[in-house]
Amino acid sequence: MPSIAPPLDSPPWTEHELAAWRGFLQVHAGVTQALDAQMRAEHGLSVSAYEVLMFLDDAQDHRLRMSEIAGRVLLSRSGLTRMVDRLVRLGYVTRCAAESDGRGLFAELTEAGLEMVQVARLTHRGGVRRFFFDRLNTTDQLALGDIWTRFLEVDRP
Amino acid sequence: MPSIAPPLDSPPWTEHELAAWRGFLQVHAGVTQALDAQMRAEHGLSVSAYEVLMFLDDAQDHRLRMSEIAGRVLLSRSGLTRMVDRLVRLGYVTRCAAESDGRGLFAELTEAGLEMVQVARLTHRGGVRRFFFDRLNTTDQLALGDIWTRFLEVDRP
DNA sequence: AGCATCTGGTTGCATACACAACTACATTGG
DNA sequence: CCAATGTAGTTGTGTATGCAACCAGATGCT
Repeated sequence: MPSIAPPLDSPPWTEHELAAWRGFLQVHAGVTQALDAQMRAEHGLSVSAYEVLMFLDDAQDHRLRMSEIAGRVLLSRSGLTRMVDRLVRLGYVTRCAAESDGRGLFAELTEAGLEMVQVARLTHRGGVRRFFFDRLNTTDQLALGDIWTRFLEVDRP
Repeated sequence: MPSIAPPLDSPPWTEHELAAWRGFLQVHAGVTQALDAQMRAEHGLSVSAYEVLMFLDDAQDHRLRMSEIAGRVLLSRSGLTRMVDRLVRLGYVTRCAAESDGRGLFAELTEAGLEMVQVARLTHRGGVRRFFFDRLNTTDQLALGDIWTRFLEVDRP
């Protein structure tokens, strides 16, 4: 994060800048909202909750340290604690102590969680396809992937 | 919003699809977070609050009906009520009745609100430039504007 | 060993938001 | 003209989230 500089000059946007920025915000809002509504309607899960289950599913033995998850999902540590609370209450996840580190906790998928994440994954994929990719032609998809990759490259040293 | 279809088939993502989607989410999260932090640090305003002030500033006589604002900002009507409450408490906005419609209310910028929005606008512009545009070359900016415009065209008949 | 410090995770508190119910005014149809 | 219905905005309630304070276990320094 760059340090805060004084707003010396800030010329108004050009036409295409406005389209690039406002469009970005609008598309994001629309797609994430549609996706979230669909996930809630079909599985009673927020996208955040789904992502936690998904990362667990992808992990070795379907288990991850709390801090590992928090790093991947866009969620603070306290937020993750409560999210996992909810998933435990729903029966999709259990907590278990890490044998090597007395402080650490694993979150681990239950049988029910495993089944849930498998169907939810299909819904989620379908949603992203319908709400996002189906509105982009192949050229646009390639261009976007390329643009974001270069955009984010700056952050990782 | 299209009706919910059964997730018949949902093939996993290709490499570039993943980059286009994940990158989109990551860039959005990063930019909006940086922007929000900057606006809070320099003016004590969330980006949502700033946007309300900005729309008022742009409007005729610096006043708008509540529902007008709610439509432009991404905020529910109740959310807007409380946001305007806050702005009134901060002294940037006043409420006044609409003469033609006994139900309606206008939110109107105060002198202080006018001054605030003028400096906040510079900060915001600078932030969007620094956190977003400075990381995109001109070609990318044009491409993005074009992509979003076509993406959103479907929605408006 | 023993104290200071660090790290992983949870809890208390405050904030921000949406949905649904509600109030007050407007509009429309008989 | 007045009842039914519609519309603008607010309030009650619940949920999601972050920050800061906290606890417990680990690590490091002397």
